Amino acid sequence: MMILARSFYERPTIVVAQELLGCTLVFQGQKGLITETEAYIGQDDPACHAAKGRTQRTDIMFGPAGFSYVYLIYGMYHCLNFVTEGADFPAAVLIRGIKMSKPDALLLDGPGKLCKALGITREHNGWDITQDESFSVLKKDRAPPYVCSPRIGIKKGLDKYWRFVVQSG
DNA sequence: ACCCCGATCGTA
DNA sequence: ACGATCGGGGTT
Repeated sequence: MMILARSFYERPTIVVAQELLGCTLVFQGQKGLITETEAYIGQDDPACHAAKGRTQRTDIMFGPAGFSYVYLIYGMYHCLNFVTEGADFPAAVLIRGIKMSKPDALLLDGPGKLCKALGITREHNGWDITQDESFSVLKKDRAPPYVCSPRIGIKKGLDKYWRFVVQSG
């Protein structure tokens, strides 16, 4: 039960996204190994919500690292992110997939699916994920091999290979 | 006040 | 290939 500290998140977003692979996402007693992440990096990244500046929704990304950023997408689903880097540099890592170990190795592939399964909503936006194990990420035992690709579901920023997926599930 | 569109997903 | 569904953010 080694909770990842704020210093883990206060680093380049690409590094955080890569190193989150294989770590354990914990949310209210539920646990899953992180299998897929994406990096969204600053106001120069056209796919980042903060590209158009600081707004009410993106406010959390302009704050310190180690906080959750949860937003509603397509009027139906929620996406879970973790804020990275320093204050006033808006960046975050999207959690796109986890593998549950508890009942039957359920694979939750998709940011909307995993939030629905875990019960994560906008209510959980802006939470400090470095203090309480009920909402946190635990250190990994081993770094799994992974591949890179363009990010999913975006129309801008497709030249950046900022999606990271653990190999073979 | 109005309009467009989105870091998705299940169904056809 | 497409519709569901709604809030954010820009525009009038």
